[in-house]
Amino acid sequence: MQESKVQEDAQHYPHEQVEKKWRAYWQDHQLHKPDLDNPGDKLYTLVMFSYPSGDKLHCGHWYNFGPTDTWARYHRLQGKDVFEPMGFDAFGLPAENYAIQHGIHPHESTQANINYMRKQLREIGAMYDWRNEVDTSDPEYYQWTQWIFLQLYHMGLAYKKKSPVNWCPSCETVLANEQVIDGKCERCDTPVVKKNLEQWFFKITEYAEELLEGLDRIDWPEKTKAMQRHWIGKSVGAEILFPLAANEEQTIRAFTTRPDTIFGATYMVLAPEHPLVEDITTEEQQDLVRDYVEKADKTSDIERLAEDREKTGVFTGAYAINPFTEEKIPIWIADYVLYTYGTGAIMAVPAHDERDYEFAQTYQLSIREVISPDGESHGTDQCYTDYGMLLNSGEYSGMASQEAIKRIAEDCEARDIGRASVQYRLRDWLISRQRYWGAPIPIVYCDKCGTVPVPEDHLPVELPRDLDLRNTRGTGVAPLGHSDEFVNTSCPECGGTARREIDTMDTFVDSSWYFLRYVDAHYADGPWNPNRVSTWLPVDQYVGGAEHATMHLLYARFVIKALHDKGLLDFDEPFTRLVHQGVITKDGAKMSKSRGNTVSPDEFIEQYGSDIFRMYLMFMGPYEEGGDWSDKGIVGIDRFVNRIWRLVQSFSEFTKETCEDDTLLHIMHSTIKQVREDTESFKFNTALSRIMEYVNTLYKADETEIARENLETLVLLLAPFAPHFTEELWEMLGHSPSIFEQRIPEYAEQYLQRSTVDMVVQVNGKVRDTFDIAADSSEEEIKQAAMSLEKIQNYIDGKDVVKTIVIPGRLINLVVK
RNA sequence: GGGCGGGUGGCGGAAUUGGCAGACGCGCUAGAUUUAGGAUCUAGUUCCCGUAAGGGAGUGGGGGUUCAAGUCCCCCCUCGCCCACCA
Repeated sequence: MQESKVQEDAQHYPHEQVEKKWRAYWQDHQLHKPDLDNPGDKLYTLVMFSYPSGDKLHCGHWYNFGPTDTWARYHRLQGKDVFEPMGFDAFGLPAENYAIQHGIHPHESTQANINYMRKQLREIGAMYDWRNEVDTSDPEYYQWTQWIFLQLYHMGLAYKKKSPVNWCPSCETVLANEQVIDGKCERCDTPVVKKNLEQWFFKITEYAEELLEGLDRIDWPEKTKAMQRHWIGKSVGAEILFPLAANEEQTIRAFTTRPDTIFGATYMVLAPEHPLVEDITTEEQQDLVRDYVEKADKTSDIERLAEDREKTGVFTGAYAINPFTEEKIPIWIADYVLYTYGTGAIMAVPAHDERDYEFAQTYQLSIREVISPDGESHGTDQCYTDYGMLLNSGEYSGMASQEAIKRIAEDCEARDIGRASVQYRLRDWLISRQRYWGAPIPIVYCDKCGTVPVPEDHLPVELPRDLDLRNTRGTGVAPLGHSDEFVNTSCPECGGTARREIDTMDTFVDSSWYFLRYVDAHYADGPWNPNRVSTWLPVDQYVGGAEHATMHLLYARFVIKALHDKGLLDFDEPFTRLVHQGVITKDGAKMSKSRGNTVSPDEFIEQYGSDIFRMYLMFMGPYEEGGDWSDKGIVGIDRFVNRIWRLVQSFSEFTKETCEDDTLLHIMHSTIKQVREDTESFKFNTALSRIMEYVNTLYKADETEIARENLETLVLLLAPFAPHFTEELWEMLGHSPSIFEQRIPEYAEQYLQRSTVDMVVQVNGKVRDTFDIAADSSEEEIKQAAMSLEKIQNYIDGKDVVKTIVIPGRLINLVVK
């Protein structure tokens, strides 16, 4: 048994020993460490850094990191100075929750996890530059996260305000809009409730327009750009003032994208939270209105979001004046109007808005048609929401919608009853978190001086270490509030007693600038090394999950734009090119512990090695779509690798240095071309299949024709995919390491052309035969050759060839009658 | 409800953008090798009829444009993701 195992191993590629050998070599020779101060042709390749959870690296990590390293290595083989850093997004709730459960300090558990993950990350065999590892929970790092907060504060982009915010009762913290999914906490799925709290925000809304505009300048997936555009949600329209009938001095501001429908505004609706509600409600309606407001307040987002929910509302008893028709129109309140969007009040045009139509029907409000396709009346049995021609609209009747929109907005402005206006769906970024494991917000409250920013030279505001987090839960006070040592401080301005802000920052603040830190992760004189940042940034290629489309990827763009406006950066888009890796599923479902369908990479790496594991991930399917994991599929890659292993072993001596066989040359050069194109564009699956075809060709070729050149080309093309394996093969071929000091082969146009081509003959569009012909044959020669084929004769005999289509080098189609 | 993607053999997936559908891999079948198994090599493998030669059908369904459609156009079914009362 043991003996046969040894024999077997002699045939089989010894992955374990080879991978160990080359990882040690790379490390000893400092191989993948670019000169960061004076790079040649630089390439900054970045993957989204990972959260150091207690788990091992999972398939998702591998799928993000392995193929990206392949892409980076491919560019290394083109002579680029590739910078590929790695670090840890180490702050966050899971570490804190784990700490509470197990009584371990989050710092301890996080460091333990980082140590473990770092070891695993080395097994990938990627070109990570560990000199510049980043740990966002290290004061060395987070002092600069706090510094960035201060920059935004001084720019007026960080402010505190009291407003209804999303509160997760289970996590005991507020959440940003982006972190609420279907009314539930993104992390724990607990329904989110509204709380009126004073919180810190970043004024991302001030950058709405720039964030939209910048999308046109970056090479990102269209889908992601569309998501960001939609999230920002720009609407162009007008704000129109509606005077109250009871007191014409007082007005209600309504935003509309359809000022052309103003003559059809037969009632108004305020959001229940609207401050005017209390003022205008008449005595008779007061009880009804109060009940409704109270009920709306209690209604959770989930209920409000419920599908086909009937529209409800109540009449306030008050009336407004439509400034164009001069009619008195009733003012209602209803929760289908959102206080957080636009002005929190709408002019309702039931004839031309589905929601208003539904509401008007329920409450018997009048519906007036003011737009139709042709300007003729078609009645109000249906709601017509398209643009068209105005009717029943006074002097504007007969005008086209687009024209009327402009004119009415202008006229509003002239009459001082409104103006053209743009609204965005985007809300300011709520960055306060009532949790411990994050960067403290560097603010101090002084009775005399008020809100005072911590001076830059007092940073970092360090987290207190001696806090037992278990005693802070459920107290209604954020954890840092339980540390007197932390809270009590002196005012940086007057020196008097003061209290520190006890909230910490959203971890998305940490990750909104880490890629600046990477180029000199231990730089002491500032958040980043300015020379290196201007050399290396922006990131040339960013790779990460699509789930960050409207979170991390939006926040990072905002922070960079703000820092750019402050004159601190000479670029304003952080990621020039972006690719999302797909999701690896198991049995069609997303892998998760709760489903019990996770695949542990470790098991497969032990059996096959990391090269084979990463290659299988790449071979499974298109990188941006992911694929379904199959335990069996990986053996195909294992066989492929061993076929190459035996091939190279059997050619210790070559009869030829360079290839002389025409067919082999042609195949080799077209393989080079296709593999290069596919690897460059993240089509790893087809790149690998091209290499497999090439290997199959070599197996079938006359072995005296196989030259050293053929095998070296194979090994070089494969190198980005299987770095350890190909280093070994390169050495077996008599070269000194490292293969990554080599250049990827170039293809020569002359070998892509062939002297004869295979042509298909179709008769009436159906394939009937094929034949070989000289590549430079004329159409007439091709036609003659095709028609003289015996099989073709049978089809055209006695018939007229009415048309002939020749696609040179591909096919000829004979149309017969 | 809106926006964006998809639907191709037993399976994962390929198809110079309109030009031989099913590359490559898994699985399966047969043969070689082997004491046997495994491994390896060779051949085959969309489906239907046929021993074969050959013929027919075929990319979710239906219609269309074209010499030629997986690819373009129209209608429908279906799955996935994102946003969901955004005025």
